[in-house]
Amino acid sequence: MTVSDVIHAHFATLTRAEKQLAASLLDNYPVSGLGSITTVAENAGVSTPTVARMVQKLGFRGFPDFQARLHHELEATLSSPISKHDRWAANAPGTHILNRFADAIMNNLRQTLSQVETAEFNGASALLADRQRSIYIIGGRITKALADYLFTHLQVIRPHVTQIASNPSSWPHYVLNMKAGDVLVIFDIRRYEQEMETLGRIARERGVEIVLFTDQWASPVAKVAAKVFRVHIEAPSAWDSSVVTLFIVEALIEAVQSSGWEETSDRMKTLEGLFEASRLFRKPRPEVSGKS
Amino acid sequence: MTVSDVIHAHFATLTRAEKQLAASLLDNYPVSGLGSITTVAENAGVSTPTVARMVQKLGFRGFPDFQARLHHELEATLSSPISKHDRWAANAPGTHILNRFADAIMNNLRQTLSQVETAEFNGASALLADRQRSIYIIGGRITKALADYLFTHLQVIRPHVTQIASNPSSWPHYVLNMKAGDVLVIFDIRRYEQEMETLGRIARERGVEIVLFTDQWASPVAKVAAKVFRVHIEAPSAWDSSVVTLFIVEALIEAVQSSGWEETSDRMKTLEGLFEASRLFRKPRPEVSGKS
DNA sequence: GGTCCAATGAAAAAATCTCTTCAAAAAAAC
DNA sequence: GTTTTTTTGAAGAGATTTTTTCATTGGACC
Repeated sequence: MTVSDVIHAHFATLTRAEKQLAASLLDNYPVSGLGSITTVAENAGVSTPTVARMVQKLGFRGFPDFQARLHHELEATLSSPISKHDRWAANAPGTHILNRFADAIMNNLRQTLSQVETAEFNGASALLADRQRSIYIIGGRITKALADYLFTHLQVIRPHVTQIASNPSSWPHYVLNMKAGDVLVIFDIRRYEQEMETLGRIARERGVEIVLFTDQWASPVAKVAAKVFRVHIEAPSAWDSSVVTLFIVEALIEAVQSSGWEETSDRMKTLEGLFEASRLFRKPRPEVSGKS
Repeated sequence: MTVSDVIHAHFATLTRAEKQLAASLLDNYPVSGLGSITTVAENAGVSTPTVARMVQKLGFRGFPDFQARLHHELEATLSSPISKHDRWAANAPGTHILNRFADAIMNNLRQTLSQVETAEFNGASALLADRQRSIYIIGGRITKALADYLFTHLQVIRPHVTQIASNPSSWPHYVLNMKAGDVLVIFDIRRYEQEMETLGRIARERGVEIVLFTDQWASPVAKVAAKVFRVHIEAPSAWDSSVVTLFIVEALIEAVQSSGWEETSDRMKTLEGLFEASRLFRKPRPEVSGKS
């Protein structure tokens, strides 16, 4: 049982300052636990007694004992012939799904980023940041969650953001409102949905700028899109991975956000206020009753 | 220049006892240098003054300085294979948001994986794979998209999967249907929503097993959860990152899927058929008309 | 063999670290 | 809102570690 295991096992029973310390120890484990008790305490932002107390609570005879255990672990880790650094989840076998997935994601991320044009990214970010343009967002069956995520954030950052319902029969109503210069963000990953292409074409005809998130094989919508992100989505799974797509989405959100921070900041404060107000409307303790 | 390099560089000028000490340090480097000066001296079979003298001879300000250098090296070694990727998007400047984000995500991934218990992961996967148990999934304002993603996939993989609407007033209806042994997946990332804790507690009281996705500071729901994933969510942004959470979700989906591949495969084929059939019901070319 | 000098470790001094006590602050319970 | 309990860090006592001092050893050179 490693020190890390011990910390995890006791985590629930730790107090606030101790949790803070535990987090600091696990963060950059095990190096963060190597200095003197004073250093460890300072790094974690707690007092030395907290450190002394916690290691005893964890079952060690004292800080020196705790540290000796760390040294032994480190020795074991470092001296193993093929040192375990190439493993992600150190405590899982190399073939565990977590490690295989991590490898795949790393590859996807590296390949995607080596191909993405900074200009493309900046251009897309500028389109989404432009308050003159209305934004429409749509995703497919699987990518709906990503569209939803982008929508939830953009909605806070700026006005005039609309999420398009997945049901194609409702689309004409949205297209009706789009004007030239508006932006349509489409998520279309393989098993390309044919209606997407139609939607993209028609929007383009009306002068709408299209930002497309797709996979490396590129959805047919790419033909009419102003900005295209070709994301690598392979995973050791029957399903494609959306992790890297979400990565790009988040980076884009940040780019849009920072381009108009003043305004966004105001909007977020107002939103806080609204949340607060809506809380006041509720009953003090909203019981979720389980009685049958 | 590493400590090891320094020792080698000075090796010729060392005295007998110092050579003995140097050999001891290089043997099983760098762990042998981690203990107190007393321990190091004992292991090498020399006196403590020899150690103190030599490290000064090597150019360090004293034994603590020497040891601090070792710690830094260790830190770099332990994290390097993964994070030393200095630039992700080769064609973007190192400070471009894409590169800064990539660094942050890699850190999150590394730290999260080093902390996630394989047993915890396998346990959660087993819970979700058990066809005897019904699955309920709920997310907060931001994490709704993740809950949605998990739901969309699990729904294909197995029966009895329900997504809980975000409106707390509808929750009692869901709880009413939960029976002991059922599984409730909760996404609760900071700005923990208080109602989540209530929901978790009540579900737990009814014997429901809770799987929680939260951040490194742990939502209060953790107290009643059977399995907890504490994901690192830091990003160079005003928002938290959900990328690593999605990563875990996808790995979990794959784990659940592969545990019952036979059945899932059948279900997916049936689903294909249903998609096909539903297409036939529609008009041949569903025009998305833009006429106003 | 004798002298000298660098090298070494015992021992003490100085510095630092670890742990305990205790009072204040925070949280929880009432 | 008050009381009780728990948590927390400042301060200091005690232990340990690091450094320095210094006497001894062992080898080099005459």
